[in-house]
Amino acid sequence: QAFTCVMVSYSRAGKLRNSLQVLNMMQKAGVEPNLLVCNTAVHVLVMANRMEKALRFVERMRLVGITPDVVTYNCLIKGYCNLHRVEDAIDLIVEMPFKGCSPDKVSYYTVMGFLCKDKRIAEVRDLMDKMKDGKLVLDQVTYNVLIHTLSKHQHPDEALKFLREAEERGFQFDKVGYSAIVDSFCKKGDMDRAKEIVNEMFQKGCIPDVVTYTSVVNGLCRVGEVDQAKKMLQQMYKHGCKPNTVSYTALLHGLCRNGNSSEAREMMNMSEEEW
RNA sequence: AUUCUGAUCU
Repeated sequence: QAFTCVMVSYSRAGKLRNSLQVLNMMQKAGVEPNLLVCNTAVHVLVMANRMEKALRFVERMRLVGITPDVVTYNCLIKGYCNLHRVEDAIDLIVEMPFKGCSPDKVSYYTVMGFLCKDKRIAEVRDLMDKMKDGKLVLDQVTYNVLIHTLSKHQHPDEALKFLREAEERGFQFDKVGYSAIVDSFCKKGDMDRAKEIVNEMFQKGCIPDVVTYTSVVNGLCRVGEVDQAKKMLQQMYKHGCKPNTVSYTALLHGLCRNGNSSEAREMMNMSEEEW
């Protein structure tokens, strides 16, 4: 649908009013709005944090005979989360079946992701139980959401707990999942734990790559161990992993931050081979 | 672009 494309484009550009004008245009052109267009409108309102308008819009949908579906509700759930109204989001999930629409995995992922930002693990657990009650299976994506959101918000210990739990249940994680946790420990300055995870990766045949190493280089720089960071870059080589621009930038930044900008300058003038 | 998918600087 061309109309929804235009609406989303305006929305992305921050032009809510123009986006909604598309609805008026459609009306004038005699085009009946369908579920897709309505959901897009809800999405656009939610993205602009106009939650009350979004809720009223959904009521109007019902009045004109367009029944909201799970996508409609998931938009509202996201809207509540964006406004830190997680309780309202959970209430909506609970009420959905009574409105004739069962929540799906996305409904749960959305709320669990927001809970993870604030390390509200007990509530995440509650939702996991609710998911199971709703006959939804906890899958790899569930755990990925938890692990990545927790890692990104500096809660590596909790992320690691979920990873262990998932592994016990037979799920497998690749270097991306592990690297997210490594990076999280690095950002917190807990380099010992970060290195432990890297070692574990080797044991599990999950070989760290340039992204993993660069996280460690950056972490070492942040705690002032620039010499160690330099050694880490050389170890990358030994493990057959070539540092890239991002790796070098991390080290250069570390050198500068630790008052060694002259060495950084020298490094930049050297070729990769002589370094 | 209704949900997950890792690094530096910006």
